[in-house]
Amino acid sequence: MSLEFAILGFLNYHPYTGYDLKKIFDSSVRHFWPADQSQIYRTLANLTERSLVQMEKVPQDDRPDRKVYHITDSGREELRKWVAGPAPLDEPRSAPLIQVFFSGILTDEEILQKFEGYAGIMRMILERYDQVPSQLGPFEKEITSPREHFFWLLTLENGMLSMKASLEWAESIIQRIKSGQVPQE
Amino acid sequence: MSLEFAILGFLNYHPYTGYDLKKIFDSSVRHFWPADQSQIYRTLANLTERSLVQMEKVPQDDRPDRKVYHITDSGREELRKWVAGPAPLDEPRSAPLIQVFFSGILTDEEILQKFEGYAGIMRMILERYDQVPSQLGPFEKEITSPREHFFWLLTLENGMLSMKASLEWAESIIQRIKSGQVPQE
DNA sequence: ATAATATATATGTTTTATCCTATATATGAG
DNA sequence: CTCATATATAGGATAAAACATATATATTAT
Repeated sequence: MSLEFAILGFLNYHPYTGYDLKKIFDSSVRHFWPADQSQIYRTLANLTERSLVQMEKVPQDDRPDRKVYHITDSGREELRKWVAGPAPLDEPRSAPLIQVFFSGILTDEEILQKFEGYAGIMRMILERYDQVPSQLGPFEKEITSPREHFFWLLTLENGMLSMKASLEWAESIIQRIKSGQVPQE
Repeated sequence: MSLEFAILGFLNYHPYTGYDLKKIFDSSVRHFWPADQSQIYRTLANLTERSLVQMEKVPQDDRPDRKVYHITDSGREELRKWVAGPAPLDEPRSAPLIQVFFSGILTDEEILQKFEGYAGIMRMILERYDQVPSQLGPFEKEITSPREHFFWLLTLENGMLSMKASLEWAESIIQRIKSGQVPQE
């Protein structure tokens, strides 16, 4: 599981609660690893069982007690081993590409609209990428040293470049449809 | 579920067995939607229950009876609705990017090796993309009309272009590491 | 006043996907 | 003669992820 290593990675920066982690995930790695709240809490419980993190209860009067999780030495070791280890292989899943694959059953007009839809979504995502580094989320406020920040930017860069490539792809297809280069049957 | 629409899409070309479908998946959409054998059989059972496909038993003497699945009218309708419908949003998950995100804990030398590893894998994948259209798999032998073939090529193109973008990204990072542009702490 | 949002955790259920194994037989390679 | 590969289906076990809901309180906005 990669989620558990992502959690260990963040706890290696600083101790956090599950609630903190959810916000941090959303403002930093969401673009390549979305995480569900319930999944984070369950993974924290699991990491605690395996002594890779330790829970510290911080009582509060007004709200539920905070459970602050600290990474342990063995947790740090596991994290290091995983990050330094071989690249986990990606099994990519893209539902939009399934639509593309079977869109031969649509009319060329429908296909054109479809790709214009894709291109629109991609342009929106690209715009959001441009804004990200300027809007300081919880992630930037709390944890990043220049070195950590640098690697975060690398992941943003990767997302942006891949998205740009896909947008150009969609645009070239729009051109091909308009100039009648799609085989009919 | 996108898998069920992919199956409907193939059965819309031609009736197939679960076994056929597994081979077809592996030789056509694997690069953006890998499918497990057991999952295909279970999904076929589920589609049958919902009357989107119909099973035809073809007895064989020597081997287990073939169960050939045919798409029904309502199955065709569902497929059309889904393919014509709005783009399903992609929630991308990339374990390698988690490694990148946290690789600040490694030495620059280790990071360099890591990215050279990534680049190597990507170059391999790109080479495979180049070979695909020439090696006729079960997919090309059995089902594609020029129109269907065209959309298949589009998905390959997308994979190739995204991979190329990521490779260039990795190579630019290698250069940055070599020229000491990675912040130290 | 009331509703929404933020803080904080937890669990039950379902879906999706992976892994492994079992059943049967035929063919071809070493 | 054995072992791998191909044909064909199926199900148990587990892991991963998504979806929904519950508890409790404080603050802010309408």
